[in-house]
This record gives sequence, structure tokens and C-alpha cells, in this order.
Amino acid sequence: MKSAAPASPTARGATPMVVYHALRALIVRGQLAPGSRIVETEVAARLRVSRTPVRGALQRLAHEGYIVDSVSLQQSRPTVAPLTREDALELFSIVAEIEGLAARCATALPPAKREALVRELTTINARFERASRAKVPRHDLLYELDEQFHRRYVERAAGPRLRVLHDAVKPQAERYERLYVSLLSRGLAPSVQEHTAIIRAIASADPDAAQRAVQVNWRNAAARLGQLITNVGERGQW
Amino acid sequence: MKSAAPASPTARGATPMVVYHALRALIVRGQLAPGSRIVETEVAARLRVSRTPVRGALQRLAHEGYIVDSVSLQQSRPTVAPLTREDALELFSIVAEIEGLAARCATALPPAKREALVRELTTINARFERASRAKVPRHDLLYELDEQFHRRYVERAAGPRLRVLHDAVKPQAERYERLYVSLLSRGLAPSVQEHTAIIRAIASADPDAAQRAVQVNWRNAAARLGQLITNVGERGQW
DNA sequence: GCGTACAAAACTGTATACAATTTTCCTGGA
DNA sequence: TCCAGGAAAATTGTATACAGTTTTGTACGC
Repeated sequence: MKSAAPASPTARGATPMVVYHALRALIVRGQLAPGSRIVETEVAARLRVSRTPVRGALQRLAHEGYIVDSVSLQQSRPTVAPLTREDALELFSIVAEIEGLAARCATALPPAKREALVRELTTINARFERASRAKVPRHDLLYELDEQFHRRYVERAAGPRLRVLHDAVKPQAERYERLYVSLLSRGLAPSVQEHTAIIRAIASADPDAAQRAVQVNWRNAAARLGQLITNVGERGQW
Repeated sequence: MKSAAPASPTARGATPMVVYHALRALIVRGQLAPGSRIVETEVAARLRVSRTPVRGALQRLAHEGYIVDSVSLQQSRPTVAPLTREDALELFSIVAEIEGLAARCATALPPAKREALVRELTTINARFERASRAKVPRHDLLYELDEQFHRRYVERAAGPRLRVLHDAVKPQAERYERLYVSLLSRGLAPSVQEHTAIIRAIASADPDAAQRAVQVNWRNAAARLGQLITNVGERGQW
């Protein structure tokens, strides 16, 4: 694309982001199977860009843990990171810590804001509960609502640093969260209840209870998901 | 460096890391003042490499919060992230949580290991105390010892997930820690005492006391540093 | 038939050319 | 003196060429 008119009306500087989002979507939804090799030139050709923006996107994906560099002495060889039980457990337990801290902060919010937050969370959880009982489960919606629930109190309560940390870690859990809701779908009743416990703790402004409730939620989710991964096998396409 | 012999005997593929560490060192030690613009071509020229590996290093530094992209519609314009009071307070409070948890875990170590840890910490703190009373303070040494003290009990006690979290967060505090010891240098007696309190709590296997002692240490450090930043101004070269 | 050696292809790392945009600075006018 | 306009310099984004390394394929010997 040297002197030719741009094939796509992409703004200058946005190309790496486009590539990033395209690849990330493929990985997160499992269309690029764990363990797949990713070849710079292939991606570049498919998306009609040069290797330079592709490299930027790959670097970011690598930093965020979506792709790993297979062991090789000199060269990089990026591959889609595998989905393992251990990784899921570790990731969820880290999220438990971060969001637990955020929930603790939420109890220290001024009463008016805290009550508003409680109302928001109640609404979201009600929607989540309804979606979890649908005859044909909408996996995308389920993921979206669960994610929204947790994001809400982090956004409302956490300081910028904690939020940055959250933003860095949480996306890595998305693959597992999607897996979680799509494998469980009809068995999400415990999650709904655990969310209710979180709301109650924030409502009663009990820091320890709030932190603990969030941690319990994630630890249980980790346990349930771990069991499922063990059953279904560590990698492959679901 | 097309056909010429490599000026430096850098292994192929290691260049971005070299650039990363070089820039990070400059930023962390304040030699690249907060707010400074970083120009790709300048860095490339100074380190005798092309812009390609520099871009990789800059991207990583940006992801880790050492540099930020100044607001500009189309282009990136990386600048050294400012040192602010709020940022320091939040960062230290996060570290307080993580290392507090680690200290709590340390009290649950088997007695033999716990006592060995206590001895190590005592040794390090003694060196720290001596260094803090030197006529001409060695800032690098002071930082190194303080950092070593905290790292030790995290390494010995924390599980892998907590350690991963620690590794992600702690480096970002390095800038502030170096600032802390270099501004205070002669006034580090309280830190020495707080370290002693941490050691005592671990020695007596009191989880609450250990966690609290670490949190007190970091919160006090945050308060002292916050005061200093307010006095000296939010940015500039120290 | 199987394993090894060598050649060829594929792929990534680095450098650099070019394009687009932003910033700087100089000039002219009110 | 100060502000506006515009040209030039600076800086980043993108594309591509080239080099070095790893992988793959093939043919030969056992």
C-alpha cells in the first residue's frame, strides 16, 4: 500500500489496534486453537497490512498472555497460549485478590454512592439470573453480564492504579470466563447466589465480608472450571 | 548495521531487551526526568540500533506504566510518566496489601524455615541500619537493601500466584522507592524500626501482627514520601 | 524400511526508505 | 508588541528489503 489509496478507511495509527482486536477475538472465542502457530506474514497478508503493525499487535498480545513464545533458542515463534487448569486457577486467584480489594474499597464509598452501586449490581445480577435460566443459553450474554457485574464495583471503587492493574490482568481471564459460562451455562445458580452475597456485604458496609465474598466467588469459580477442564481435556477446540 | 560487523556482541533477538533495560534504568533512577519526551530516533542513535527494536522496548515500557502517551490525536508521542503524590500513595497501598499478605503467609511457614527467614531479615535490616547512618549516604545501596528485605519474605512465603502479582506491581514502585531513600537518606530510622517490628511479628508467628506491621511500614512510607513530593513539587529532576 | 545429511523453503530480527502528521519557527500585518 | 499564517523541520506510522536461523523436504546410504 505504498502509493495506492488505502484499501480500508482505517485512520493512521489505528492499524495495530485493528490487528490486535481481530486476533484477540479469534483467540478468545477459541477459533484460533490453543497451540496454533501464528505467522506474521500470514496475518499481514490476510488483513492487508504490512508486518510492522502486526508485530505491534503480537507484542501486545504476548505481553497480555494470549500468545506465548515457544521455546526456541534464537527466534520467537509465537503460538496461541494453551488453556490449562493450572493457569486458570492461578489467574482466577489473582483476580480474586484484586477484585476483593476493590470490593473492600467499595464499602468505604460515601453512603449515597455506595447505595447507588448496590442498586446497579442488583439490577445486573437479576438480569444475569434471568439469562442463566433461559431455555437456550446465550453464552455471549451470560459472559457479558457476569463481566459487567464485576467491572462495575471495580470501576466505582478502585483507584486508578488498582484499575490499571485490573485492566492488565482481567482480560487474560476472559478466555476462561467464556469457557466457564459456555460449559456451565445451566449450572450458574451458585454464581448468582455468590453475587448476592457480595451485594449484601457492600450494602452493609462490611469490608472484610465484601472482600471475602468476592474471593469466595472466584475461588469457587476456579474450582468448578478446574473440574471441567480436567474432564474435557486441557487443549483443543470446544 | 547491514553488512558491517556487529558493533556490540549482542545476541540476535536480545536487542529490544537491551534497549528496554537501558531506558528503564534511566527512568527509574530519575536521569530521564518525568515529563521528558522520548524520541525513537534519539534512542536508536544513542544505542546504535535501528528504530525497530526501540519500538518494541517503548511499547513494553508503556504497558508497564513507565511512559505514557501524551494526548495527541493521531500520533503517539511517548513521554516519561510523571511522579505524582496520588500515584505514589495508591501504588504503595497496593504493595502494602500484597506484601502484607505475604508476611501473613510467612507466619505459617514451618518453624525451621520461619526461623531461617527471620535470621536473614535480621541480617539485611542490620546492614540497612548501618547504611542509613553512613556519613555520605549511598542511595543505591539503601534502595537495594530495603528492596532485598521485602523481597526476601515474599520469595520465601508467597505462593506462585501472589508472587506473579508482586512481580507485576513492585517494579513500578521502584521509581518511588528510589526517590524515597534518596530524599530521606538520613531520616530512615523509622523504616529500620518498622522493619524490626515486621521481623518480630514473623518470629512470634502472629499472622495479624505481621500483616499489620507490613501495612504500617508501607503506609508510613507513603505518608512520608507524599509529604516530600508535596514539598519538592510534583515533577522535575532531583 | 529407516535414519541421516544436505539443500531449500519458511520465518523472524533488524535496518531503512518513504509517507503523513504534528510541531516549531519565522515572517508579515494590525 | 502581539497574533495569524505558512513553510520547514521533526517525529511517528507503515512498508519493505535483507540477513540469519530454524524447519522442512528429499535423497542417499545402511
